[in-house]
Amino acid sequence: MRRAAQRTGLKDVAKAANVSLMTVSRAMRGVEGVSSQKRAEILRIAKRLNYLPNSNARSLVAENSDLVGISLPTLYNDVFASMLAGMRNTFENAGFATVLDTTKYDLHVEQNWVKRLLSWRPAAIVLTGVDHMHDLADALRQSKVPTLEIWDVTDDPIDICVGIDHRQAGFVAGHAARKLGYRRPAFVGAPRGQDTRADKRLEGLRLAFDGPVMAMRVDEDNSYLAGHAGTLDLLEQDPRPDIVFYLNDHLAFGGLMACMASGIESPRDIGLVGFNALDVTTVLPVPLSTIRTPRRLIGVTGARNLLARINGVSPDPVVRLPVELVQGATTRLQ
Amino acid sequence: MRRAAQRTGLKDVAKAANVSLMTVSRAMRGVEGVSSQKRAEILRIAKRLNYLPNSNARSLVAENSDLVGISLPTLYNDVFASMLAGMRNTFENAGFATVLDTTKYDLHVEQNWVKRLLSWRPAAIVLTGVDHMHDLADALRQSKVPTLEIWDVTDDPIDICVGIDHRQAGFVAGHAARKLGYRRPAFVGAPRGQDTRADKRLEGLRLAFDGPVMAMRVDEDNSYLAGHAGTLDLLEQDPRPDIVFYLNDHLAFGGLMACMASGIESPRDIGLVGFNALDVTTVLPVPLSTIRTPRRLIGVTGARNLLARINGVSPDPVVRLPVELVQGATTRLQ
DNA sequence: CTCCCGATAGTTATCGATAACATCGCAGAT
DNA sequence: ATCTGCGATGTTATCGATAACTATCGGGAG
Repeated sequence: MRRAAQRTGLKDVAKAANVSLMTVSRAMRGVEGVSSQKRAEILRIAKRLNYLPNSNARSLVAENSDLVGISLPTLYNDVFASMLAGMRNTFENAGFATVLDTTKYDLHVEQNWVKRLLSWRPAAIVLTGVDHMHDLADALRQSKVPTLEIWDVTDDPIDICVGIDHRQAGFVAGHAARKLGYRRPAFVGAPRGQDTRADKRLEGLRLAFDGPVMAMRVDEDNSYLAGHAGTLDLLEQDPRPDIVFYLNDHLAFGGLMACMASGIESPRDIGLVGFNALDVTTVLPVPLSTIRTPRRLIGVTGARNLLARINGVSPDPVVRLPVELVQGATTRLQ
Repeated sequence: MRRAAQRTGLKDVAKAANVSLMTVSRAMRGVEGVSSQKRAEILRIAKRLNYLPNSNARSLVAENSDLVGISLPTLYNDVFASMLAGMRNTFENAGFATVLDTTKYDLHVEQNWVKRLLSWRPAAIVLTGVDHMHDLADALRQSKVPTLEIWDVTDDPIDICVGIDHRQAGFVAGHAARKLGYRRPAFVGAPRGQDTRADKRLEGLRLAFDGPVMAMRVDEDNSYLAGHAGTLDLLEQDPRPDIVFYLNDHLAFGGLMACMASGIESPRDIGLVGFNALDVTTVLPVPLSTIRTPRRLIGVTGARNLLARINGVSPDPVVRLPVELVQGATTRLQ
């Protein structure tokens, strides 16, 4: 024999209420078929006995759950926190619980997590970006679990996607800068391949300037320091770049501080452009230029579309949201 | 009849491998009792059939899972991201999966989440802080699920706790400032009750100064703006405070910007003290004073102790980690 | 007065995996 | 040669809940 049951289950409540197990099940779920008087009594007894449903059993027979898995590269970045908040809010309101993973930009980690998550038969899965391990897309398609890719877009999503076109975002920023007269662009970001979205933006920049963009790849956990150090290196180049684009606003802020410390004034001597329009840019002495990304909207839209997908409706498989260039102080005298 | 089975289960693999279901189960788990040759073949077949284990079934019979639930107030704060990273890392290495929740400092949200999580029979639960809904502690104790409280400490934890003494942290900062000659302290933080840790730190400050500390309560999503606005208000007070303590470094940074914009120099005219020693403080033109909190260590220590607890060992139920005052530029002439 | 029907409640089979127990075959001990 | 022991497998019961089907009761229609 197995050890005796410890926790109170439907059976115990049924015994205490002197009804059948099935009646309790119906009462707990608020399903038709129980007189309201009996239901009230059962609920009372269940509460008294501290009954806790067992979701494992429920999901086993139902072959699904109310879990939505969300994979993000990192939480050390308000961008992902915003998207997450938007999504979670939408999912929770629809009665779904979210399970989070962070991959640290490692696609192997992502793949392992997806495999593990699938064993829980989730209602849906959200991945960040559109670049994944080789066979992940197939595995997901085959599992039939609705899948959403966010933040980046592609014409060939695993299932559905909602995000921005990073290449275009880079182009937009570069184009505007070029029109303002900037000619020697530089970029400070993460090592190649670590953040494919950043690589795409850089590509867009190169396209806009129709030529090379000096790229400093900084590998450093502290984003502020990374931007600081990368910028100091750039300032020593000859000729010195006249505008620097950053992976994100944290790096740009570090860059701004580096410039200030070096006696180089922005925007007089150099243009600085961040990415994401984070909160920090609202209080700076020199307003940074940056690109406003609709991160919360991405989260909410993505979640909504995914919910529709879960319910059998087919939303637009590719949603491309617009970005907006926020001109800070890069306006140049020419 | 129910609908026919769709997904491949142990049964299907067993049939394909021409062995019993139980042998497949053993092979998949790497349990003794299968010849290594047969195991290899079974694994090969399972892979070919795209077999996905069903964790619901496993957890149902095992009456437990490898899930650890973690509840944090918010992710818009590197502090929690750091603790989370430390914990997750430790748990993942031990073979546990983590499920995350954010409560937005709302204890009702926390309680609902815990209830829901318990229905999944998690291996353990982590809560932030030691203040919870009235009956949550009882429910958790009764559920027998190992529970860890982090970030704050109490002499009477639900189960075990690892954190810092926020009252003492406030006291330490206040005491040091007082010794440096500061006499008119002020505090800029969240509305009372929204963050009980902050309230405790303020209490410690009052104790250190042995008198009132002017408190600005700012309610604003953007922490930088909040610190900015709160500081501007303070600067108009008469007499003007000579030192301002902030809820965290984000607010302090906003405050620093407000001072700079108002032509008030720190540390000449005013002392500014943040909290947490976040990355942003490493690149500022005027180094901020702040209090270094061992957030990653809290996460790792907490996770380790919780793992011990899961394995039946009884770790120290209350671990109080030390904080460190980082002197920036508050050193005053006097 | 009988029959039929809807509301309420109970019975049985089932989900997918694992623990416990039963079997089988072969090698080394007696 | 028979027994014993152990590795390798198979068989059965079980976890807790739900779907589908069955049973029971009371009232209105014919």
